[in-house]
Amino acid sequence: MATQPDTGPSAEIIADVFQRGCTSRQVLETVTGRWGVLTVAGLRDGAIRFNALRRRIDGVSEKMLAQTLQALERDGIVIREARATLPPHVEYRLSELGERIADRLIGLIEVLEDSVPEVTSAQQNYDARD
Amino acid sequence: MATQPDTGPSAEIIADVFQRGCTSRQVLETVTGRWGVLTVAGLRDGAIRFNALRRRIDGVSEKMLAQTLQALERDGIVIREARATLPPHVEYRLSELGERIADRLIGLIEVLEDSVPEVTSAQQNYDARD
DNA sequence: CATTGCACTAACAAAAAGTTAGTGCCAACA
DNA sequence: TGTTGGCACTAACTTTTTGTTAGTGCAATG
Repeated sequence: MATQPDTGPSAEIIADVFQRGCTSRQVLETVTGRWGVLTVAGLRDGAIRFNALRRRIDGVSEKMLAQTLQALERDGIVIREARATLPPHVEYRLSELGERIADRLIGLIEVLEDSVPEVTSAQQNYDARD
Repeated sequence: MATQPDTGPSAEIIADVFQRGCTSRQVLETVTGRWGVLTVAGLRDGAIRFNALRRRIDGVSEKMLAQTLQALERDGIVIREARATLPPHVEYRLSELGERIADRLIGLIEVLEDSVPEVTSAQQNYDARD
C-alpha cells in the first residue's frame, strides 16, 4: 500500500501501514485497537452519548470506552461535543474521515457476521485435529 | 448487524458483533487483534513462507506472528501447508473466507493511508489544545 | 569452527486491559 | 429525610496480553 511519488511537481506522500514508524500504522492501531472497531461502528448511525454507546457495545468498560474515544478524537476520527452542564452532557459523532473508515469497517463486520457457520466448522475441525 | 430470522423454512442465524458471546465477535477479535490485520493483508498477494511474511511486517516477532497465524488458521481464514523437511518448510495462504476478509481490510488500509495528512493535522490540533 | 536460515516454543519481563472506587450535581423514589 | 440512579469520566490496583530472550536440530556457508 505504499504509494509511489509522482514525477510531477506535487509528489504524493508515501504511506505504508507495514512500516512501523508510519502515521498510517499508528492510526491503524487506534482504529483496530481493543475496542476501536466496535466504537467506530457504534457511531455509524449518528451522534450518541457516552453511556448509550457503552450500552450498545456489550463488554466494554467506561474506562476503555473513554480511552478509545479519546484516541479516536485525537486522530480526527471522532468529534466530541460537551455542554457545560452538571450532570455532564457529552455527545460523540464521526468526522468525515470517521465516516469513510466506518464504511470500510461495516463491510468487514458484514463479512464476519455472514461467515459464522464456516468459522464454527473450521474451529471444530482444528480443535479435533490437535 | 444483527440479521432477523426469516419467517420462511430456512431461518438465518442471528450474528451480531456487538454481542460479547457471538462467534462473530470472537472472529472480529482475531482479525483485528494485535497483528491480525497486517497478517491477513500480508497474505493478500498469495502463499508466503513464515519468515518472508515476518520480514514484510515491520515490528512483529516470530512469537506473535506464529500465534496470530495459529488463531487465523483455527478460524478458517488462513491455510497452513507444511512439508516434512528439516529445516522446516511451511507456507501460509488465505482461504476463500480469508480472501473476502482481506478485500475489506485492504479497503480500510487504503482509507487510512490516504488520510495521513488529515490525521497528522488533527493530532497537532488536539495536542496543542490540551 | 561460527554463523545463518528454517519455523516455531518456553520462560520471564513489560505493557495493556480490566476491575473497583471515586467525583459532584440533580431528579426520582421509598 | 436517605437512597438510588443518571451523567462522563479518572485513580489505584489486579489480571491478561504482548514483547524479549533463549532454545530446538538440520544443512549450507565463510
